[in-house]
Amino acid sequence: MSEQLKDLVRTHTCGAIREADVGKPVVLLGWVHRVRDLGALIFFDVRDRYGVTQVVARDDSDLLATAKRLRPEFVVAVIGPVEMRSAETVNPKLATGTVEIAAGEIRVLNEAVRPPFQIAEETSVSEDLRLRYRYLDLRGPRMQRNIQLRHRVTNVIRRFFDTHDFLEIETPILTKSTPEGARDYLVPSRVHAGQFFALPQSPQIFKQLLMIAGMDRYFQIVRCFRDEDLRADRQPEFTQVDVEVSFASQDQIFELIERLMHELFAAVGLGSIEIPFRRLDYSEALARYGSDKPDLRCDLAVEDISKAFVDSNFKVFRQVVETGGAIRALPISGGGTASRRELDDLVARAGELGAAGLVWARYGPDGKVQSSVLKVAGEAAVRSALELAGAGKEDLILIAAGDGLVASKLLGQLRLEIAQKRGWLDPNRFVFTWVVNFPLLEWDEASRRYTAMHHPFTSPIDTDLERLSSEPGAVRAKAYDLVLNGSEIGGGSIRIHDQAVQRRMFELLNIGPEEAKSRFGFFLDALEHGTPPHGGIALGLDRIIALLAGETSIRDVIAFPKTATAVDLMAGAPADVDSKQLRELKLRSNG
RNA sequence: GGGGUCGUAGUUCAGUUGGUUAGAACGCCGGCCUGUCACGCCGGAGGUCGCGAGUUCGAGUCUCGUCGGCCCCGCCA
Repeated sequence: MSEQLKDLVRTHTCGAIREADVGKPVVLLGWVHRVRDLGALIFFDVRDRYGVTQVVARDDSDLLATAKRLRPEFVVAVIGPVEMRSAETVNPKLATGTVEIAAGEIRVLNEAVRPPFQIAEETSVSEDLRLRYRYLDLRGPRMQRNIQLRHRVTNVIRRFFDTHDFLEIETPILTKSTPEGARDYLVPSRVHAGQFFALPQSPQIFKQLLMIAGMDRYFQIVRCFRDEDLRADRQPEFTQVDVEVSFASQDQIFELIERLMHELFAAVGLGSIEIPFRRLDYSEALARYGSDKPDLRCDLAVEDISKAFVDSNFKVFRQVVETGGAIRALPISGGGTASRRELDDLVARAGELGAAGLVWARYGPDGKVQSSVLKVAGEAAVRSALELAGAGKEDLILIAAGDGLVASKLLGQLRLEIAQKRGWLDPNRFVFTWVVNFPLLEWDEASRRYTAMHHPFTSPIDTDLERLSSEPGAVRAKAYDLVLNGSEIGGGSIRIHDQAVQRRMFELLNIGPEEAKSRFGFFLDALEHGTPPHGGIALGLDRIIALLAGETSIRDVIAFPKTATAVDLMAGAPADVDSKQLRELKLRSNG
C-alpha cells in the first residue's frame, strides 16, 4: 500500500514554512502527527525534527480517501500550495500556525503499526517502555531537544578547544587492564587465546603519553567504560571531555575550563555565568557541607559548636568532645517556626540515615530557648550553641554529635533534603565550585594500606612533600573536582613528572619495583624519556548536558542508554553468543 | 550484595475489610460531521491483574518466592 518517493524532493521542512511562502508549491516529507477527520474535510499534522505543519485535504474525493487512511506515524509526502489561514483559524501554538498546506497529492511512503505510546510533549510513559522503543521515544520533542542540545554542546566544545590550539586525538578502545580503580570491561583476544583487552575507564595513561610525545595540548570527546553498578548519573559507558595540557599549572587548567563553561552556557542560551568559580578546600567541603560535591545554590552550612558544651553538664556531648569528637550544627534560616511534627520527622529521618540521634534548638517566641535537650544540657549551653551556630531569632539549628565527619555528612544530607523541600535549589541557577586540595592517599582498612585517591600519578602539593614519609595521610594532592549544583561534573590533577617522586609514591602505595614494572612498565619507561610537567581534567559530558537540559538522569541525554541493571532493553544486550564464537575465543561459559 | 518503591486494557491510572460479570481517561476500530488543531458526537472491541507457589469456600486485594523498571547505600571519579 505504500508508494514510492521517486524523484520527489523535499522543498521545506515541517518547521520552516511561513507567511512569506504563501502561494508556493511545496513538498513536505514527514510523519503523520495527528489526524482530525471532519468528514469532507480532513486536517492532519505532519511532523519532522524541525516542527509541525498542518495539512488540509478537501474537495477531491481521491485525496480525501487517501487522507482517511492516514494514521499516526505513517510516513507521508504532501504536495501542494501553501495557503494563508484565516485570522480565526490561526494556531498560535505552532511556529507554522499562520499557514497550512492545501494538499494536492498525498503519498503514503510507509504505513506504521499502532505505536505503543503516543509521540507527544507531555507523555507519562514508563521508562522501560520508552527504552524498549527508543526510536519512538527519540522521535518525541523532549528527546529531540536533548539530543540536539547535546550536538550543540559537543560542537561548542570542539570549536573552543580548536581555537585554543588543542588537538583532538583518538586513543585505543581495546587496551590493557589496569588494576587500579573501577572494574574493567574485558574483551577476549581471539589471536591470543586466554588473553584479554580491557575497555578504557578513561584514556588517562594515553593522554599523559601524548604529553610526553610533545602534543602539548590534547582533548578528546571519548567513550569510557566502567563495570560498576549504575545510578541516575552513572552508565556503564559514558562520555568524557578528556583534556591534558603540558607545562600547565592548576590555575591555568581552571582558567581554561572556566572559559569553556562560560562559552558553553552562553552558546546554549543559558546566559552569562560568573567566572572565576569559587574554590573550596576539600576538607572544608566535607566539614561544612558533609560532601565533596556540595550544592552551593543554597548557603546553609554546618558550623562547629563543640565549645558550647565543654562546660555544660550534658555528659554525652561533653564526652564526645573530650574523646576527640565534635558537636556540629546546621542552622536553618526561618526554621524556627517548624511544627513539633516537622521536628519529629527530622529526628526520625536522621535515624533512617543511620544517626544515633539528632538534637534541635531554637529561640521561642518569648525569646527563651527551646531544645530537645534543654533539661539535660541547660539553657546556657543551648544558648551558646545557638550563638556559635550563628542562629537568629527565626532560625532552627539541628545538632549532631560524634565523629566530626560523620556528623557533617548527616547534617549535609539533611541540608540537601531540607533545601530541596523548601525550594532553595533553583533549577535555573548554576553554581559552580572547584573542590581543591584533595588528599593524595586514602587509607584502605581492608588491605591495611594506602591507595591513591585520584590515581597513582597525581602530584602531591609541593609544600606537603616533606610530610610524605612522616604523615602520608595528611599529604594533599594537586587534584581537583569541578562541581555544579551538587553534581561532580569533572575531575583532574597535575601529574607527577619527577621520577623520584613517582618512586616515593609507589613505595607509599606499597607497590614494589617489580610490581610497578609489570603493571605500569611501558608508562614508567616513557616517563624517563623527557616528560614535561603536565596536568589535565576530564569532564563528564553526559552529566553536564543533563544539567543544561534540566534532566535528572543522564539516560535522558543519551540516545541509547542502558537500564539500572546495565541492560539495553531495545537491543537485548547483553545476550548469549553462539557456541562457535566462544570456541574461537577458547572460552567456556559457566553462566 | 543490601534497602526502598512500582508492576491491573495499547498507554496512564482507580479498584473499599478478601466477595457477583475488574472500571475510568486517552489511544484503537466503525459510523456521522466543510475550519479542526489534544476536533466533536454516536457506537464498539480490547484484561495471563508481571510470573509461580501458598492461605482461604473465595485472592487484583493477604503471605512467601521470583522476574522486571526506577531511586538510594555499598561499589565507582
